[in-house]
Amino acid sequence: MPENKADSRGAPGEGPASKQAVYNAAVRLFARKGFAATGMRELSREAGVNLATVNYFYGSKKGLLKVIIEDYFQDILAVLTENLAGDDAPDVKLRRNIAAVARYFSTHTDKMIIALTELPHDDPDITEFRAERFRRISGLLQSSLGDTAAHIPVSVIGPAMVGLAASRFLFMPVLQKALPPGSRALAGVDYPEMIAELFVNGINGLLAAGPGGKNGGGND
Amino acid sequence: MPENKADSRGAPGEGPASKQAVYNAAVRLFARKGFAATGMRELSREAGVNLATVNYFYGSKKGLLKVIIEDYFQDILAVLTENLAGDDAPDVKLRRNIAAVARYFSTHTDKMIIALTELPHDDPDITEFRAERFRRISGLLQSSLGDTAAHIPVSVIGPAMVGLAASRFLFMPVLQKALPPGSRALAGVDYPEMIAELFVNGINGLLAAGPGGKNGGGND
DNA sequence: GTATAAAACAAACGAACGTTTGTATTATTT
DNA sequence: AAATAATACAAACGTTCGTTTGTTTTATAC
Repeated sequence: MPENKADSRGAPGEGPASKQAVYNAAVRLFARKGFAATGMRELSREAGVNLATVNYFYGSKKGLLKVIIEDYFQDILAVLTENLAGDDAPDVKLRRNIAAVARYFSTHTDKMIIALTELPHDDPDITEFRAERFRRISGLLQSSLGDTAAHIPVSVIGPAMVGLAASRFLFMPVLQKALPPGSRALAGVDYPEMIAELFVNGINGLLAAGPGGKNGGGND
Repeated sequence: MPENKADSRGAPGEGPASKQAVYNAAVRLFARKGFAATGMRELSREAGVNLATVNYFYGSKKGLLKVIIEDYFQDILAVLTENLAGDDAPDVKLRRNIAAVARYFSTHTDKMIIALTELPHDDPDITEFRAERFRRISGLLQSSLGDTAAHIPVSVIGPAMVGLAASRFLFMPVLQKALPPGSRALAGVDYPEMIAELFVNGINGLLAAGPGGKNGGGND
């Protein structure tokens, strides 16, 4: 009769194979069907483990979701930390950063979808550390983009960046169904570079138009 | 013993008060808690009607979701149709349009959140007409933005636009919790105008950089 | 080799789920 | 006034939910 293991993290590369299988199956299913619509039995079946194994490793279904979202934020924070460092000009860093975020989304689409589509999930546990992470991210942007962030709030830049980078992957199922197969629109486009260029051009345009305009500046 | 009323639309302003109450409660709850996490009993309680009333008017829980999403797409299509019409230059129309979309999101946030966060919801019924609507929207963009759309696929512009316009409202709960209350970042910013400017500047920058670049043009 | 802990499992728990049935009540029509 | 349709409701349907319990198997430590 083992004690509760709910506190152990379950990120990939840690713990026994079963634990990772549960994690991987959860990421896949939560992204495709949503957290609430995914049952524990389906999840354990997909992972090839016994039903009780899920709660044995993650304490509860909600605990599993929490681990995934925490994992996502840790990834994103690492991406931002890496790409916002250095002495380059703010717009260079911004371009590099948003491209990196978009690339991360393209390789970890499921995790991103979970973190994004479960945003309304206003469970106290999750809401709390999500806000905390957001504050750290904001601070990082604030200090790295001093010039830009002085005129456009990072609370605008941040979500805008994420929304822009994520939308294509969020819409992918719809796109694939709506467009004729083999459409040129879905291939041959370096999306990360494209939206990075778009975003930086857009921000620069805003700054040029009026740093003291009706949408006046303000660090949060 | 009445027949099934599942086919009747339930958009606001139609049918008896109870039906609208169900619709309104559903929009509110589905947006805040998600479709799958919202129970029929909670929904009927919130709407102030009997449990069986929901299925009486909408056939099933899924039917209710379908009506809401259909309603959303109809709204969006109306916004696009209105703002993409006329003989103005493509970038003028684009600016006007994205601002209008963002304004719609700010006044109908719940409907937008449902349509966006239930995107993975790959039920055949819903997936089908969602793809159909997306095709109509693509066609509208294609024919209205000839110049621009010739170099940047509308299948990129569309989702990017929506993602950019929606993100702020999607992140709003997190923002409100993460930022100190009374922060200037959440007020005094004309978000629709801001992102419209950003987006058009970004697109123009992309067009100027290289209409025949490595991200070569292509109508879908 | 025996003791201890970790991992995996089958079975069952009460609760909540979406839906259906049958019956009242209220409106509309003839 | 009688007949028909629309609306509203209580009660129950069978199913699935997330979780817990107790036991068995496998690994680690002494």
